[in-house]
Amino acid sequence: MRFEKEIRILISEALKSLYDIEYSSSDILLQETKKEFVGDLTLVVFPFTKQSKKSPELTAEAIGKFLVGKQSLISGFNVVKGFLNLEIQDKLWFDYFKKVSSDSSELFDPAKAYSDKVRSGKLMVEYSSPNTNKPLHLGHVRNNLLGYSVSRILRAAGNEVSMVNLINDRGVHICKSMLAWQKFGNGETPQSAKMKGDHLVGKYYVLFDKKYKAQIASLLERGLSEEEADKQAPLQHEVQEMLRKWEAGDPETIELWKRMNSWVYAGFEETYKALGVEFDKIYYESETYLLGKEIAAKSLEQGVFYKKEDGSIWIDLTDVGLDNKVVLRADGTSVYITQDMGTAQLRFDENPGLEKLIYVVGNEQDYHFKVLKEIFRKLGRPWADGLYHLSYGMVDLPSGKMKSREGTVVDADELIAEIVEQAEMTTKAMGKLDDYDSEEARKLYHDLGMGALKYFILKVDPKKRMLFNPAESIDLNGNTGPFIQYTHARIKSVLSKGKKVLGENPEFQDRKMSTEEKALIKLIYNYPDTLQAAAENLSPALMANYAYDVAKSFNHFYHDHVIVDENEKETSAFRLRLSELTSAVIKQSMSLLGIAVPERM
RNA sequence: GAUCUCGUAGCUCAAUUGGAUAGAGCAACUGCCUUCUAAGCAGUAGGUUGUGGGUUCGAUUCCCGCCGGGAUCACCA
Repeated sequence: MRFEKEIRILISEALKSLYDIEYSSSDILLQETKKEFVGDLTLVVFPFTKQSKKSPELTAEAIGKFLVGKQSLISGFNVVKGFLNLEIQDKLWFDYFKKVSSDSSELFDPAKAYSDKVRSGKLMVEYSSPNTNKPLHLGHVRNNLLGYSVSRILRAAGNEVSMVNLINDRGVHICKSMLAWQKFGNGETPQSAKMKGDHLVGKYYVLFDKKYKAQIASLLERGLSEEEADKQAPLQHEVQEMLRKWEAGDPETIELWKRMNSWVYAGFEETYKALGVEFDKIYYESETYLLGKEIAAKSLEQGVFYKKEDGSIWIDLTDVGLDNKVVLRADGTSVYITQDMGTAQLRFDENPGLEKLIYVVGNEQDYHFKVLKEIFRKLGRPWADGLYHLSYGMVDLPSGKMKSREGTVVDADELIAEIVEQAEMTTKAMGKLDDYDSEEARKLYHDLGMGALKYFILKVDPKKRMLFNPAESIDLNGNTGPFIQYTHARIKSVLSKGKKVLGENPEFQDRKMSTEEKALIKLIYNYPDTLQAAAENLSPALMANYAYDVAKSFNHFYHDHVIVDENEKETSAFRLRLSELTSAVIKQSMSLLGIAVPERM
């Protein structure tokens, strides 16, 4: 049941009959009436005044009269300047409420919630995509939370979505940590070092850089130029040699590689678990980096690519405002984009009917993905336009940019531990729990800490660069995850009191709604539209802000109304049902953000 | 140098994709717990939307210039 659709049809009838204007109902723009004015939906009439040849006020007046006279849908209207504010019959709001409260699938099942049939598209979301040479940091956290949430939102909106990860597990940077461990590690393992595997490997990556710099420094002292020093440093040679061995499949090197990578995966696994993200399939770059060469070779014949004298293969993208781009080196080896060409082809081959491949990758790679898409356009792949780069902004710190060299990177594991600890301290200070060390309490601390972190990150429009202030992220008041979680727990508490006083599912009749009650019903009614907007824009932020609005609106209602009153059973029954539905909407919205809401806190 | 992108209250973010008097939270100040969870609610204060033009009934939103931040432009990934 969507009121807007019917009203649009009525308005287009009004335009036709009053002014003989042909206006398709789907083009009519209806917006929610601002709360300073009376009404539910507002039509902006300026666009019609040219043809109506009347003032905006008179035009609005005439359309309003037409609508009220026409049907029982609109009960009244008022005109402010060129804005026609329409009031929908209270009974219809109430009927809607009764319908969704008796069966919440009317709200959450996309097939039922939308009047138009939703199509079930087959989509793939690639996110996370870490390197195996260092642990995850704050930038990865935004990536993971976004990728997971976007996937959940797309699923909830009726799409078939597979979440995939592409792990960058090979290359010279991986060899650096391997070499450092081999030379200086003395057989250290995560067990012996009592360290998460990804952190241990990261330690050797940093160590490599340190030793390497030391070599350069001493070479410079001996009077070499920077360029020469760079070339002559022994570690540089050794690491190149290791990469050659790896590519040649040298058993010892491969074994070391496998061993250290397995440490990293165990570490990542833990972090992923804490973040609550998951994947349907994991791709490894070591298995995909050779893909794409074939595409380059074949398309040479097609004439899309061209070969330079030195044997390297290029594509000319200057006609679409991009540059010439290498897709295969002169020695026949792949560059970064060759591999992405291969994996994209592979994924569309493996998944017939795949409509969209969404890459959750930071906006520093905008150019790369423009090129990738353009290459496939030129190759004439029908799915080329289905490649979509969900380009999110960088995360800044109050101290500025995160720079690994300056050690200002915020480590994901440390961040999680700190924020959960903070939640524990605050919860204990509140003194509302019975047992602070139970498993349930531990889970609560985790859910609250992660709720704060996730909400803080996801409430910001993905496209925008954001500032991560650690002090504010653990804030629990105001526009925060814990505020919404608190509201949910509060509702649950009221519901259990209601059950004691009124029993299960008490009956209620049609009644006059207060403005706060109606405001809540209208917000609930907005859930499907919000979800759809979040899915279309790939924006969890819309869902986050919606959840906040609902929680805020409920608290307002809660403050002004007694929900459970033994002497007012009818009223209580209605308000309990409204509260219950509100909690369901909050829970569902938050779960799309990957945030759990507690029953008590 | 070229291309892209961002600039909204002291701070962090919104603004239904061109609509009404630009909204929230934090920080500051003031009230409200004998009641269903005060991690709450209500109020005060805070704005020339970087800047100058243009487009139109109407611009934070679209176009152009300028100022300021950021990113990219590798036979790195």
